[in-house]
Amino acid sequence: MTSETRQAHPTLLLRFQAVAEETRLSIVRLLSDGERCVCELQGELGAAQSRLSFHLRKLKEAGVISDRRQGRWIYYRLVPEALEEMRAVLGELTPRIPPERKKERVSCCN
Amino acid sequence: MTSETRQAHPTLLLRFQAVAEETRLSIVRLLSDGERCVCELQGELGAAQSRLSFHLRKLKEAGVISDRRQGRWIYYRLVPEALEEMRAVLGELTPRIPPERKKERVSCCN
DNA sequence: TTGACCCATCAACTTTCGTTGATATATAGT
DNA sequence: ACTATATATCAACGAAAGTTGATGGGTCAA
Repeated sequence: MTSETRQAHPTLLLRFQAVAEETRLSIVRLLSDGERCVCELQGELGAAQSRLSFHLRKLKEAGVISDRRQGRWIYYRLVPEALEEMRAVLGELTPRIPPERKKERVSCCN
Repeated sequence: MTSETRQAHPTLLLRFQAVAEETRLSIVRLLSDGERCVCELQGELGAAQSRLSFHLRKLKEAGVISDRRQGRWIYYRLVPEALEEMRAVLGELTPRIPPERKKERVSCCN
């Protein structure tokens, strides 16, 4: 059996959680047009370094961004596959036409 | 100017927040193959009625689901447009090719 | 109209999450 | 070796989010 209860692999939830926060969504937006180091983000977002570090970690743990070191800077960039995966899931979730329901019912469940 | 700082309209964040929770993601999954009343979800998720009501509210406030009453039951269903919107945004966010960066730098920001 | 059923709301509590300031680590230049 | 810069980590706090149990409001059938 390939799928039974359709349980989400746990990282998917992590990804949505990662993006579902204002600062982090802003970070993702900025990174969408190219990588940034932390201090650049600091300037562009007007956020404390410690705060950014916290959010970057969340995004990284969720696999939404990755980092590379270059000298004393660490550049963060988006991971396209992660975003694509989220899109794909949202696509599968989109209801397949039949949202209406039959009428006759006396009792519901228990 | 059509876009300057590219500020997300506030409901987008709400939508991501709505989906970024385990119970609610499960609800969305279930609703993806047809509407459900609360007591059905109760059975399928093994969650307390009060709890479901809470999460359904969040999803509804975010525009991810809608409800209709039929007798004593209230049926919840997905709102395809909302999911599509999230997909669209994720699509726009996907990096447009140039993730690499020049090297020469002495100081970063301040 | 009474009672059973389905659901929303509320208050109290617990847990999780984000922020802040301080400290630690790593790299580069002098 | 020392210093400055860039970033991560930690502890303490406050705020927000989720849970639970109780109550109340509709709806239907008898």
